[in-house]
Amino acid sequence: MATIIDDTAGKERQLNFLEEIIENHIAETDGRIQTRFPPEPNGYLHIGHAKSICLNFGLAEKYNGKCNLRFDDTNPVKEDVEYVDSIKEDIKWLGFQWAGEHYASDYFEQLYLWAVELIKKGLAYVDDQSQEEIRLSRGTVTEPGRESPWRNRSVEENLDLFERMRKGEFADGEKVLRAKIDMAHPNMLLRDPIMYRIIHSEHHRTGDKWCIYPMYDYAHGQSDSIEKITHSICTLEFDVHRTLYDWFIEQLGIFPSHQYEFARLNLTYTVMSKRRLLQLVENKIVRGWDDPRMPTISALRRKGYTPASIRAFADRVGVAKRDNVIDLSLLEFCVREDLNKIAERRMAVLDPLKVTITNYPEGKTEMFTAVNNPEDESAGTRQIPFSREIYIERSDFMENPPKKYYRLSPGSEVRLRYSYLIKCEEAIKDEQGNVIELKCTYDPQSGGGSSSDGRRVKGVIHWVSAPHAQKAEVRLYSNLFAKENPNDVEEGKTFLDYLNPDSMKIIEGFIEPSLQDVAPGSKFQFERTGYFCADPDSTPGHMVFNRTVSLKDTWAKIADK
RNA sequence: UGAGCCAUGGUGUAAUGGUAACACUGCAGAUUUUGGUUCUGUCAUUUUGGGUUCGAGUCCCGAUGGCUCAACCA
Repeated sequence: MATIIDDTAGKERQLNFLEEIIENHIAETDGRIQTRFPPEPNGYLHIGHAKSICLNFGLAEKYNGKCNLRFDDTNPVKEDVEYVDSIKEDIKWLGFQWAGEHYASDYFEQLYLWAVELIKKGLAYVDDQSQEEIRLSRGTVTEPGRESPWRNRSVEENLDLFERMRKGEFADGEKVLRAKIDMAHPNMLLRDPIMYRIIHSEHHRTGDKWCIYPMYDYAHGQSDSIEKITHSICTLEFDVHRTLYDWFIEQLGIFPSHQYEFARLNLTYTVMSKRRLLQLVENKIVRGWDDPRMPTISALRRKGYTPASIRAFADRVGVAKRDNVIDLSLLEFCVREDLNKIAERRMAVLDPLKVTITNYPEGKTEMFTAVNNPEDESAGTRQIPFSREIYIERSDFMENPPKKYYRLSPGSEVRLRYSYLIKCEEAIKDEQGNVIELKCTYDPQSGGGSSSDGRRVKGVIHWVSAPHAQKAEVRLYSNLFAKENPNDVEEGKTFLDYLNPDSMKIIEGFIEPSLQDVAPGSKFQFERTGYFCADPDSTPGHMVFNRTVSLKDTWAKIADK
């Protein structure tokens, strides 16, 4: 029977396949567990990386092991410290701390020495063929490749040439170092894979010390081995690399790290490939890597997602080996679940309609007490001002309401949240027939609590006092793509053809006074509307809020029918 | 079409030869000064054909379907 364990939610759960592998490993060895998260510093981390981070750090944590952060920086032309910094920031924000901070570039000398060793064993050779020639002679998935004319150079010559490659005697592309394996191998990766190529380019950490750089396949496994990684966890597409990974380690006789693969995360209405995300940024389709419509960690942070919500999401999607596309609604569920518990409630009117309460004294202001968070008594209460003129949501009034509409309509009565019962007496229209203002009366006996005669109304709406309201910019986001799977591109189209033209709507709304000048990153529930997060674009006196996610809206569904 | 990986409700994940379950979504209802939250109920699942077995989602064989691999990217 499988072991039952506790997950972060404290609920019982069966082991996933990686946990089973690890528990078997623990049973058969000294039980030391060491994982690593190995990003290439060539872009920003996204929600898919978050899954990998939660797995690697989470597994280490659970089994009293350690998890390293290792930058796979073997290609100087693509990498930059800017990315190193953002990656570190994102991991810390998610709440994880790495045991060691390493760089593949730290191992360049050792990797070089090992390459010399392989040359001496007759397992590597310098190839003078051009990139084109090498490509052509590799064969195809159904035909074997051809051996290079340089494949059988002497060990001495290979040693000499490789040393001169390092010294910079050759131009980019002139020579490569290849492993001598099998040009007819059914796995293309083993047809004499390239170990080193010449790149005369400044590296963000080693500067111009090196002009030969190891390829991923030659660097990754050995880096794992150097760090004594016990479980090298990566995504499915590296499955075919595992044989090579093992080959180098075995030929070198070094610490045997092992690679295990899981299915990467895909989300509906989302693209996740670095190439496509870069295109969105470069074509200015979004405002940057942290545009809240992006799936990057920095974008989710800016949009108002919490680390806890992302970790809960990673927990819930599970881990397995089959391709998957997760419903975006699960991510949204996770953030609502967390924010519902922690976000204080406020009132904000996003699409204002003015209401004048005709029997309320002009110039009078009174304060009502509002609960900050009904889910958390310790959040306390606050005072909100009420006056003769208020704003309500345009969608909270209908002249000819359908059945089951229990908001405001001519003659109907609703409660203003935390305040009075009001009754709609008249709708004022402009020349085009648009309702521009409502004249209402209030029941003076109904303030805050229930009405004097005990009557109850079904409708409760939010509002802000007009003279006290502050204007704020509110950015309403929806899916960046209109197609459920924008990665599934039809003939003659590109993924950009599936963009949702209304993915961002910027509006001016009115916020209650307590929302003025809150710190960027502050999270609130605007009652009956959604969760919102103050954006760093806010300036004194001019708040900007991002909608993290809307509240579930059962009425919208009914009204749609 | 060579090699490898994978196949369970709409979407994910579990069931480790013995009653196919959990979450999200959908739907219905109760509670509610948020049409939120919470609670209750409910629809819906083993790709296919053989075989082994008292018994198969699970093991074996064959189909079918999906994904990955022919960068001097990672």
